[in-house]
Amino acid sequence: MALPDPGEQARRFIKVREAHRSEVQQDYVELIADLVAEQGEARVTDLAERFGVTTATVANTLARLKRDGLVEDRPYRSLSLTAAGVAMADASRRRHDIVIGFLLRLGVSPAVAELDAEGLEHHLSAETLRAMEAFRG
Amino acid sequence: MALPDPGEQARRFIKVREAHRSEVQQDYVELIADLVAEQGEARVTDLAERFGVTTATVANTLARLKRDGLVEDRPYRSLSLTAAGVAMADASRRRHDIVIGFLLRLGVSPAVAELDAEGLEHHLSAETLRAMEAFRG
DNA sequence: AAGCAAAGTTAGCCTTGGCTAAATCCTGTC
DNA sequence: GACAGGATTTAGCCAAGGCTAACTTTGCTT
Ligand SMILES: [Mn+2]
Ligand SMILES: [Mn+2]
Ligand SMILES: [Mn+2]
Ligand SMILES: [Mn+2]
Repeated sequence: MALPDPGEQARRFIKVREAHRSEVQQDYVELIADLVAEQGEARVTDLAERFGVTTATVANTLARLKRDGLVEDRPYRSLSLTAAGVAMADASRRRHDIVIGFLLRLGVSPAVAELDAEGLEHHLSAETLRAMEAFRG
Repeated sequence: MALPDPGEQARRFIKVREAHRSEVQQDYVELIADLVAEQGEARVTDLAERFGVTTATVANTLARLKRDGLVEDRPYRSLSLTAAGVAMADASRRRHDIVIGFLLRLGVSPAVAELDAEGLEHHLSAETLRAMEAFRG
């Protein structure tokens, strides 16, 4: 149970903090894309309800997504993604589905698979994601 | 590809946010316990080096751990855990080891297993953890 | 025993991502 | 075409978790 090299260990924690910085954006664009696909539009109230936060919080977060070029800036209009936002949404959705499928094949119940995937998905290297895809019950 | 029930979806995101609130504390007590076990003491500089942050950040975080009764409050002295801190460290270490073992059996390389486990471990339900323990290559 | 370097703390700042309350915009109904 | 109510934004607050710079304490070395 020897301790890891300090620099190596630091790189791991730095990676986790980096993942946390991008995960809100990933979940937002993914949900906006899903809502547009399923309902034709994505409204601030939908996001607030589905994230479990207030509409004020959604507005704050959307300001950052607009600042970062992921969401179109059209005040009071239905939300839509930029090309960069669509690309991020597609990648997030694909990764999300890989994780869900893997957990189900591992024998986890659907409800728990959906629950854990929402956090898990942001902390997977490409290598681990490939291993999850390759895994068959 | 139907959208989940709004309340259900909100509960998932709320769970992720809850996990994020406790994960820094879990990683701190785990590392303090590891350092004490391996080196006889845990110093602020060790934590800063291994987390990849400044000693000022460590001092801030430790103030919260002391406030929450996980770390002994003895300014300028080597760090030690309270009973609650030791309990949290043991649980965190055990869970961390389960995740590492699982990723290795899944075929992930040791370096990537260690990397991904550091973030992953905070987003696993008891059921998923059991499935990971039960999984054999 | 003094002094200096390292360790630790404190002060003050920032961003993210929460909140409530208040203002503003939009829309359907009459 | 007014206007009420719903949707959205804005203002102002907070805690967590980062940072740098300055200060204090400790402990080693001579
Ligand atoms: Mn997610
Ligand atoms: Mn997702
Ligand atoms: Mn961790
Ligand atoms: Mn996380």
